Amino acid sequence: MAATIKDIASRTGLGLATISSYLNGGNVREKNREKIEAAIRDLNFEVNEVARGLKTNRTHTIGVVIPELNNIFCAQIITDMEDILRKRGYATIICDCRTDRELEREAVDFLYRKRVDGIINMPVDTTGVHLKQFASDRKPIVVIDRKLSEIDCDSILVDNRDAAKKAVNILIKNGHRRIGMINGPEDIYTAIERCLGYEAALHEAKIPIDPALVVNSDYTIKGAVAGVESLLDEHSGVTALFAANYEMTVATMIVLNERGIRIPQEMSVIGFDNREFARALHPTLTIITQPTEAIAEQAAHTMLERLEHGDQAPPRERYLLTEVMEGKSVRKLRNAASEANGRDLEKEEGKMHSIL
Amino acid sequence: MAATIKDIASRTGLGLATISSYLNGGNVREKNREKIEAAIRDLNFEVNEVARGLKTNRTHTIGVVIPELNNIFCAQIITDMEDILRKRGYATIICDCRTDRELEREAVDFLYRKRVDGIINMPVDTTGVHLKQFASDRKPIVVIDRKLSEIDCDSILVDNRDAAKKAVNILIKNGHRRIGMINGPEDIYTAIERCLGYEAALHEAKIPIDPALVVNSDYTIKGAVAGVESLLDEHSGVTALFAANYEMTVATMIVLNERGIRIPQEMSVIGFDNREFARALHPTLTIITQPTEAIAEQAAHTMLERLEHGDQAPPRERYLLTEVMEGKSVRKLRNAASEANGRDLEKEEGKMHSIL
DNA sequence: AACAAAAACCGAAACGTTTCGGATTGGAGG
DNA sequence: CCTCCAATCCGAAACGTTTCGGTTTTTGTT
Repeated sequence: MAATIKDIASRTGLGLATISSYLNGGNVREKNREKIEAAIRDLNFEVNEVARGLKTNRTHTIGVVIPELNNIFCAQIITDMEDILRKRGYATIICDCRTDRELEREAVDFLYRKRVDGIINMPVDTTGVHLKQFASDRKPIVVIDRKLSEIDCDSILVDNRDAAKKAVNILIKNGHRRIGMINGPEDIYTAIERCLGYEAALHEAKIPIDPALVVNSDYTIKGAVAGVESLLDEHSGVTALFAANYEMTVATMIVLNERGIRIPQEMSVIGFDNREFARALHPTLTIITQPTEAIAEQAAHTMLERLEHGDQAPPRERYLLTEVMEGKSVRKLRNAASEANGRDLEKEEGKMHSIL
Repeated sequence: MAATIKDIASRTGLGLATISSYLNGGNVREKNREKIEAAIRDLNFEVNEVARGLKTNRTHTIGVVIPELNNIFCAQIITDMEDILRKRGYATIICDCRTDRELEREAVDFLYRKRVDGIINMPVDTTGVHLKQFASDRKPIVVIDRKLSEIDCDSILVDNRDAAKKAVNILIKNGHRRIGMINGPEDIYTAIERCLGYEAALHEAKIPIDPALVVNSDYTIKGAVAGVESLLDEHSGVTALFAANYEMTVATMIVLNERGIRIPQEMSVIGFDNREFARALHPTLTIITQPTEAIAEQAAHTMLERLEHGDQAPPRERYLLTEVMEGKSVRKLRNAASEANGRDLEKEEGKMHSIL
């Protein structure tokens, strides 16, 4: 049905190899180039990438395995990555593994069978066993957001320790001492780092660390709702909360909202990611934002580099920085020593509400 | 390197065709079946889908073209669709066309060259020209969310007219008469339908329609911010706003927030999609939600049906229904005739704030 | 004009499957 | 034990490319 290279060859009177060479950027006599181009136009020929893939062992396809497409951080990264890859002729196959190790393994196997040229993974598993087979084919792997202990590959990371430290420092500077943290699972790289940042900030401010103030949830709204609730129930002295990803930030707001706890009068809050969400809240939320565009760009380009220039350099780790976007969700406490419940000062700060 | 069917053949002493037949579910003598399975295990053979694809003209790959992956409605649908498709052995190639007709056309061409077996498209273009070539290969196309005028294919739609009507009816029932609508682009199917629903509700309530109260924005946060601002600037009598997708709902909240307009005392609001966002706001938002899971499920299954059972039935249109999720963002006006600015009644409703 | 070197061209084989039509086998019925 | 039919098996050809090694043509030099 569709025209093949043979049709082009016979129509132009040239050989198969010549056409192939032309298609792959080889040199062809001017006169022949014209003939070929005419034939291609006439028959509207398009090279069959599948056949080409069979010969070359390249599918021009990249597999992307992520925990949740439904997670705005992931979605944003993928959007930009896909854009870059497609412009360079690579298709992006998405696999959402629902934050499940087993599904993640299956997804990678699936991509292996599909013979993708490379895999970009924001891993759920912390070791990387699921990537072993793929790696043994010497096909490139780029890991984003989290580190893998047993796989040696490029990784694009965020300085999460610094991110958490910045957030907690803001709270400390405003006089908060009992700061709750809604964190991700204890065994996930980003959560560990963020916790370290939290602790470092407190430590530097000489504030004793109370491990009970850090709840480990699961980076989802549902899970974090339970986490926030238990934290509030068990530690009434908390004057500020720091939620360490977007979904948990939403969860924090939901719980405070449902309990009628006023921000910032009764509770100060710092969230994570999603500028628009922060702006849409009343009062606007102070958040830490991650450089999703840069992550996407770095991930896509290191993948392309490995793929197209057969880059053999040893794997690199790149760290990117977060930013603070200030809102009005942090209340300045009178003095650093005050651990009083915000309700005490309610009246004088109450006007903020109507002014806004 | 990797084992091929030939290796299996020679190792078992069977013929190529027999192995192939076994792999494709054909009958094989018990004794041979065991031999083959042993060989496959030993060599850990995996069929080369690329080679198979060359012969069969099927890639077991579905292309998905959407306006914005970064749009929660899209992301949610894709998550579920990808899940279903992958379970059936189909890979999903995502193409985000950034709500740009030209990029959409390029994306479809790209997928055509990649020889995907089918395309699922939430189209930007309203005619469907971009799909003509693909359609002429008699490969299945499923359109979601929007209708195409010149392509005859399955479509999974939402009853948008009903959705808007339900929203506006709630406002009317609460005594609102001057209701602003933040709508999508005038030439997009969903926006047209939602506008019709808006008008129908007003019409049935015998409320005169003021076309100036409907602003056509572009379904993005940024665009809608401008839209909401102009609406507020030019029509101070508006007592309620209805935002017709999630991004524009966020935009509405941002503007009201920045202007210090209180909800629902000074402005009632009904939004769209994203239950969690609605719950996280204070007060909680009343929204219309679309059945993203059902859309995904229907889209994936009709695609699979066409693909695997060579379904020749004429294209079907399916309509799904939306739901209302009630929040506290709609204020009950004293009487239906009152078009007074909410500020008048501020004091008596003010307490809601502190009670909550 | 002759020659060498460089550039362009070429067909056949190969990539790993499926499929076609025919050959072989096993087992039931006589 | 023979016959026959269905079930199973088989090799070769084909899918549309790329690549290898060798041949032809062009170009530049003298």
